[in-house]
Amino acid sequence: MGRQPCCDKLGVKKGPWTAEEDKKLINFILTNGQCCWRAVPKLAGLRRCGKSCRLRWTNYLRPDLKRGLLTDAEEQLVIDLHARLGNRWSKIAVRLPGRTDNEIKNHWNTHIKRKLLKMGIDPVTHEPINKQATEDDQTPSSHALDHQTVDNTTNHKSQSRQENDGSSNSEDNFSGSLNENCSINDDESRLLEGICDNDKNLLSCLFDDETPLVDESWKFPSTCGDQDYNNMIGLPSWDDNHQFLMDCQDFGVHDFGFDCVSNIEMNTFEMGDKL
DNA sequence: AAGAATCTCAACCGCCCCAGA
DNA sequence: CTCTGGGGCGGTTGAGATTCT
Repeated sequence: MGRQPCCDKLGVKKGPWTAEEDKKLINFILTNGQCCWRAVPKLAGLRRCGKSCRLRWTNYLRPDLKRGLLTDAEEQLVIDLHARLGNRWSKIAVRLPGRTDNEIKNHWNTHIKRKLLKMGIDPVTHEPINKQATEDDQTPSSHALDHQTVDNTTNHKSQSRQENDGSSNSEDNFSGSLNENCSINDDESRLLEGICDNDKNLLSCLFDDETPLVDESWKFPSTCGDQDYNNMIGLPSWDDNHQFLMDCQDFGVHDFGFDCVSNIEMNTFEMGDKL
């Protein structure tokens, strides 16, 4: 039952990407932009699944990615967003320029979760663990009731999975939960204070699905000054990104002879003007 | 120094959504 | 309206790195 695999499994390589494969993928994307991912492996000469290519690109090779651990500010934002959105990592990632959903998810699972537990906060409900236990005894379904009343407009699958991930707190109880979160305890409160202060802006920003995604900034065939836009939102300009690729700080330019980039750069970085 | 335990994070898997035929 | 395929998402895994004993 179910659908066919996303690609022909035969002859499809799995596992860590090699520098050579990275190079091929980068070359292809820089030259052609993002097109049908399913076709990318063939066109790029990769023995990989299209999905794998997309993942590799979005999570690792994208030039606008920030590297390194999340800053304290970013971490706080993640906590706050998670309190509102639950495990909707992609939505959360949209609000953190240069960070991927995968990265945030990993950071959550490895760092933040533990931190919150240490602070006595349930990482799922963002409630103090003691308080939660008491409430559960008294009114087991009080949370569910709170959230049933509000937003039924979003049909995101994570909502249907709420019983699984326990993220009953989503945008539903936005304004309400915020203050509650702010009063979780002194530390948490202080940390979230800044965010709380900007609640209204954040609210409108967070759940306005029409809000342009930050990711838009790195789409290659940019028709406008992406440099200006990136500057505006605090991302490196495309020139910087280009430099990033040239530097290849993370995927060993020298390993795979990135001279080729100089060939494609003229094509690629003029694409913005043409397209 | 070496083996065990733990941590980190890139990558995969399977499911769902949605656009287009 | 139904079906199909592509893209995207969240959960999970496992190899390598790091820390501990």
